[in-house]
Amino acid sequence: MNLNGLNSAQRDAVLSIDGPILVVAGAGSGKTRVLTHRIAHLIEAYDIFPSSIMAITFTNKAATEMKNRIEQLVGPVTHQMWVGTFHSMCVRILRRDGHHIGYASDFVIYDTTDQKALLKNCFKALGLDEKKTPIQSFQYKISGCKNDMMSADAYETNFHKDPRERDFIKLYKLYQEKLKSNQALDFDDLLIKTIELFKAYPEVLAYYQNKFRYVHVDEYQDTNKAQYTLIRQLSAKHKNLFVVGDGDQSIYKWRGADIRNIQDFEKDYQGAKIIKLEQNYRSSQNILDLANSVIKHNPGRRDKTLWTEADAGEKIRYYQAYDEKDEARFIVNQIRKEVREGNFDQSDFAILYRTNAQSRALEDALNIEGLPYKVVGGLKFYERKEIKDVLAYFKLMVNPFDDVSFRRVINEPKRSIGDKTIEKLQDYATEHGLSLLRACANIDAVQGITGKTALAIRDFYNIVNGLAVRLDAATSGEIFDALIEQSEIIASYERERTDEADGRIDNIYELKTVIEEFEKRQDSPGLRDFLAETTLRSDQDSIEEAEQSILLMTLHASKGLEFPVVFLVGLEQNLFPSFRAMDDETELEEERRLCYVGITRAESLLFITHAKNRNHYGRFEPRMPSVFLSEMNQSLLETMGEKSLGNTLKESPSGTKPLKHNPYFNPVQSSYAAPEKSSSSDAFAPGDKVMHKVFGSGMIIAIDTSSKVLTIVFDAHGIKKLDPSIAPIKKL
DNA sequence: ACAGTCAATATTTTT
DNA sequence: TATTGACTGT
Ligand SMILES: Nc1ncnc2c1ncn2[C@@H]1O[C@H](COP(=O)(O)OP(=O)(O)OP(=O)(O)O)[C@@H](O)[C@H]1O
Repeated sequence: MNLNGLNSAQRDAVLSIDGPILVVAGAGSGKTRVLTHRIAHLIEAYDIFPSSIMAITFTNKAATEMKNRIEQLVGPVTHQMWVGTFHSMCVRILRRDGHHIGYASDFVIYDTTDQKALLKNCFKALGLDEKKTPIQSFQYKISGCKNDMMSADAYETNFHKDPRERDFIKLYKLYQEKLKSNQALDFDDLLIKTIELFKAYPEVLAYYQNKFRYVHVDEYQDTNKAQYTLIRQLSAKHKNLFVVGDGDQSIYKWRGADIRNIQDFEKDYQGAKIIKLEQNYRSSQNILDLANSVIKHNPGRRDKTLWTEADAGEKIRYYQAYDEKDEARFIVNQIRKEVREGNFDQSDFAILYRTNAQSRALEDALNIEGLPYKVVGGLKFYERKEIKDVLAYFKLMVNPFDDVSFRRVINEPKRSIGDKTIEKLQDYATEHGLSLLRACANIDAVQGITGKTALAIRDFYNIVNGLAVRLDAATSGEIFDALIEQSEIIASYERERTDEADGRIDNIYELKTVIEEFEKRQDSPGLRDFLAETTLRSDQDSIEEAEQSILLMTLHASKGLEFPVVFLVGLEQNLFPSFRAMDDETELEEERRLCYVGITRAESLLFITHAKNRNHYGRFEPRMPSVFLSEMNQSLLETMGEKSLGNTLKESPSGTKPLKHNPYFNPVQSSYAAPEKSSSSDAFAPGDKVMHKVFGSGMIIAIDTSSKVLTIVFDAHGIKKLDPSIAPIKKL
């Protein structure tokens, strides 16, 4: 294999074969490329069977891409290889071996919506009050427990003395019981149950340990405790573990990711080889410098070198918009300008934001100009109501124990079956140890359900059961058609005669196409696998390679991707960083890493924008510029829009200073909420509006505690750092 | 049982 | 803003 496409550090990594190996390096240094080459090299130079290689990626899209790249290097070898996300690997393992721990191979996966529905049933069964304790808080808590590998029993052992935990313990336990009896697993359970399986059945673990001589993990910095454990289990025998990552890009702490996994790799794995990559192949020097000027404000990180052969490149273009509409309009204009001048293609642009809600204004502006765009993420196709309904029918056919799906569709479309009827059915089912669907078979024996209602239930049962029987013989398309016809799902939407209903009908037909394509694509077609795949789809998976559109996505969704031109938008306090992170240092650090990730997605051109006002819940609110702006090296920024004076500013203060010395972060001192409060005193505070003799009006966004230098965003002259004892500034 | 209306109420990020 | 829950009348 040709290793010429690699620099010497990369080659060193690729040529490292045995033992634990960690590649740590900054963004765009070719970590993923190294991983890919290493696998190709194992096969070509060492004749390792593809079937003994496992590679874990962060998204399914990354998995597909990796397979393609490997095949480009060494031919069609990936068929027997296990390349996928943690979740899809676990599904595969549990389908095969889950029966040991009581899961048949037809188990279903619950997404967050299903999870919530199940929790709601548990709430009712336990008589808990949704108003006192929102379901969602328990949902997060259960997920948090699982990420930290705290089972319901373990939680009880630890906290049973605390009366405040009693409800939660009961709920957690019941929830797990119901998952089991429904033959369902939630996202976190896929990992947890696999670990449990391996613990309880060493011979099963041994099978996988022997099979996978070489284990690889991309984006290792965002693994959680469960994932860490799984990897440890799998690699324990051969100890050939190859992981790559970048601590500065860890952005999923809120989902249980533990940055220590990558930090402690050397300690955890005896004799680990650590390889650092320092050359960046993605971005211009200016972009790298800007990224570095931000991330260096995170304390306690090891400084990484990152250099590029590329030129300094264009300056970072900074624009302060009046509101989110103006921000969107600016972006659209810039895109049109760059395309018109022939600098870039429409597909070269990505707009990255902190929250999904921000896509709205951007979409409006793009629509006005008729520019093609694609929103990645947000409400997913498979999360739409009508799609989930159809899928719930399928789940129920595949797995008759799935009470959550049953409840979802028993009255969808309307069959005059309400809460009361379901309650009676549930009572009967519980009493006889049956699932709801099975209980329907004995509907005559159920107390209190008669006449029309009993008939409707029988009809429903016959539809689902009749189709379930045909599952093996018929194609998915045939099942689909039969379901649509018998259940009258589409017919009932047609009767509504609204645009919304028409849209839903289109989506359902679209789903049919997707299912049929899936069936063609797979060697072992099956609705079961289709259902799992749709549930485990990641946002990025919907990005097509040949996409001719401007891409819009959250910063999280942009992880691992790269674009010639990036717009990083909405750099405002309480938005980015998010308001929930404002009073917590570690959360703020994670936001800063997110900012670092966003900046480093850009190859040659980077725009940074924020708005002075923004509609939020329909309220027009004044916004304050993000603290991250004040952390950026101002000399790299070029202010767009109004005429700009030469930039004669000092370097940004170094990041070695702890954050708490920045008064902005002390909510007590922050006058953002009440800017007038401090107006009587002479002291400047963040949020104060000021007037400068030359630069005009602006707002203070940060104050350096030791030097008293102010960072001010001027309305017409960009961001400046000025010493108030020298500069002609007065408060307004 | 259900459709319609009104009010409250929430928004980070996602496999 | 847009969704969701509670309530009301049929
Ligand atoms: N030796 C090399 N020669 C030419 N191009 C390279 C080389 N190494 C990496 N690249 C290119 O640099 C870009 C970034 O590589 P890659 O995505 O593997 O980096 P990464 O470290 O995984 O980035 P991130 O941490 O941001 O996910 C890719 O376009 C890749 O093709």
